[in-house]
Amino acid sequence: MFRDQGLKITPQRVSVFRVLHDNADHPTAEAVFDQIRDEMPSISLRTVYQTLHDLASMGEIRQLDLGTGSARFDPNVKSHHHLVCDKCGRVTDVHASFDGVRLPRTKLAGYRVSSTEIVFRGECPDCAGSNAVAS
Amino acid sequence: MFRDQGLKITPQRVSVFRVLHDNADHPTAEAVFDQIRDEMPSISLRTVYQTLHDLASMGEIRQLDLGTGSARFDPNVKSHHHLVCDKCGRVTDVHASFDGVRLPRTKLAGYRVSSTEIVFRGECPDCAGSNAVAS
DNA sequence: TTTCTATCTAACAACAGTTGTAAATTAGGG
DNA sequence: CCCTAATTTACAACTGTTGTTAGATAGAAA
Ligand SMILES: [Mn+2]
Ligand SMILES: [Mn+2]
Ligand SMILES: [Zn+2]
Ligand SMILES: [Zn+2]
Repeated sequence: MFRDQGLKITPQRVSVFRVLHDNADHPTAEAVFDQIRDEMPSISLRTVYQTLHDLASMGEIRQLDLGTGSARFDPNVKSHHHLVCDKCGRVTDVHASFDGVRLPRTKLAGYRVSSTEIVFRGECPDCAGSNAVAS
Repeated sequence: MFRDQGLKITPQRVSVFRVLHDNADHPTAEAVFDQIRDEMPSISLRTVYQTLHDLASMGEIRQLDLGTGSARFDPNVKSHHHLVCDKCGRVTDVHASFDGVRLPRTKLAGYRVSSTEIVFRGECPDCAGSNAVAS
C-alpha cells in the first residue's frame, strides 16, 4: 500500500500505519509518536507527521481539525461525523447518516461543496460525570 | 454592554466590538488587529485577543475553529452553519436550519451535547473560478 | 475638578503545534 | 553485496496564541 505509491516500506511507516488502525480514539500526532516510541525509541516526531500526511494524501486516513488544539487523525475514511468533548478534547465517532443535510443551490453562495461534516460538541461521559451536581 | 459585566469602556474594547460587527467575513484576530490599527496604531495584538475572548465569554460573539490555521470570530451568535473554502480559508454563513440533525440517545455515547455545527467544505467561487479547466 | 486606585493595555517573552532544511542513514533494485 | 535515491533524524524556525508585569488610564469618590 505504501509500495503502490512508490514509497519505500520502512519500519517507521509500518508503525504509524499500524498504530493508527489499532486506535479508535482519533489520536494526535504526539499520541501516535508516544505509542510508537515504546517499541522504536529512535523515531522522530517529524517522521510521524510526515507519514501521517503521506497517509492522508493517499487517502488512507483523514485529518480532522476540530479546535482541540492539535490535529486528530482518523483511520476511518468513510463519511461519518463526530462528538467532541469541549472539556477534554475527546473525539468519538457518530455513525448515523444525515441525508437531509444538503444545501440547495440557492444557499451555496457559489461554493462547490466536497464534504459535509457535522460536529456535535458537549461533554463526554467522563467529564460530565466528574461534575459535582447538587442534587 | 461592557459595563454590564463590570468591564471598563476603553477605546480598544469599543474598536474591537465595532470592527467585528461591521465585518461579515469571520475575521481572524490579526484581521481585526490590522483593521483597528489604521485608526489606533498603538493597539496591541494581545489586547485584541483579550477583548475577543472577553466578548466571547460574555456571549457577544462566537469563536470558530474550522481548521483554517487561526481562529475566526463571528458576531452572529444565533445558531447557524458555515461554508469553508479549503483553498483560501474563506468562511461564509449558511442560513438554513437542519432540524433533522439530532442524535438519538442510542448514538450519543453518553455525551451531553450542547451545540451542533455543520461545516460544508469545498471551494469558494473565487478559488473555483481561478482553476484553469481544460475545456 | 482633582485625586486615587483597581483595572486595563502594551511590551515582551514564552509556549504549543507544526513545518523547513540538510546531513546522515537505509530500503531495495541491480 | 553495492549503490543511490528515498527516507529519517536532528535541529532550527515559524505561526498562532497565551503568560507576565510595569506602566497607563477609566471612572468612582471626594
Ligand atoms: Mn472518526
Ligand atoms: Mn457565521
Ligand atoms: Zn471529556
Ligand atoms: Zn477560496
